[in-house]
Amino acid sequence: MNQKNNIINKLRGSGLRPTKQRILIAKKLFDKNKTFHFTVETLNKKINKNGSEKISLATIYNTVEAFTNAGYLKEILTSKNKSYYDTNIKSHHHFYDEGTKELTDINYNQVKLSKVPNPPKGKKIKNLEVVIRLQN
Amino acid sequence: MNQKNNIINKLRGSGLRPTKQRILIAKKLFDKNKTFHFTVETLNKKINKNGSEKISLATIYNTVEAFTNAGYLKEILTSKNKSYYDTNIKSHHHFYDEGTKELTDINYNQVKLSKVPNPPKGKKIKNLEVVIRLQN
DNA sequence: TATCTACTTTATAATTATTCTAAACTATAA
DNA sequence: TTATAGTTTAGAATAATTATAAAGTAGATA
Repeated sequence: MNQKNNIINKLRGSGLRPTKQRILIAKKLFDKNKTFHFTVETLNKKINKNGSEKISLATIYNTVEAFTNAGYLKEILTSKNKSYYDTNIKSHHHFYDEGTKELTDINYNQVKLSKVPNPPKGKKIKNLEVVIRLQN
Repeated sequence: MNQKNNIINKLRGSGLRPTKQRILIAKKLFDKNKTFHFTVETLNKKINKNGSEKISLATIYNTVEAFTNAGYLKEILTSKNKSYYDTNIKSHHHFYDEGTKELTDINYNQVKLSKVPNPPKGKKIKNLEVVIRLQN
């Protein structure tokens, strides 16, 4: 019950009404000890597999967008024509395996930059992501 | 004429028949002194604007894919659901402006990494790309 | 040079991912 | 308790890409 209240507070804190659907989706996304990557397609399967509860695909799209805007999720940079999301919102880096097309996390402190360019004037650096492309 | 022969040789060297369409597309992409980013949509407009020559959209898709596989183009990592390509195939880095959603190149030697993780066993590092996200 | 064949182009249909629409539903403020 | 603004939903619409299959062509070979 405590985790449910945590979710409700989290949602309220971002001006999102804690609806049944948002709470259920938040549970699937944030009640793990591990962060993970997903697409709307895989999230939809995870939620709607056991015939009991049904959340419409449009709601899943809406919710993922709302959670991303609220900063609960991060969109991943890829070269695919489909959106990938990461429940790990901390700055971190990725390996991208060109063979298997898999993306795995690299801990932030495993990469260090010793030189970084100045941002264009009027802009600030928000964060810095390194993608290491792998081949066999 | 020489640049046309260069293109023809380049194509032949990758086992691609130098068809009229491929040569024309290659000219639009590689006969500049500057590299640039594009999508199939923008490339299609550039090619088919002046009513004279027409290349079908399917051919543009096929050709961009063939050129990418041949290593003449590089797909850009983004968080959009559309493919972006770069005529700059050298390892380099990008600024990504979250406001304007624009992607601009950073010269390779403007970024230096002092620590990089070991690749998973059986894999080699092919290259390393840094994306610097900007905000106002 | 003529002919054959595998590769290529093309228009169009099909598919996939996402967004839009508008009606029904619901959290919450008054 | 009620009003209302926010939310969900099924289904339609759109956008990007891929598939299909017929017509065209580059290049090898006779």
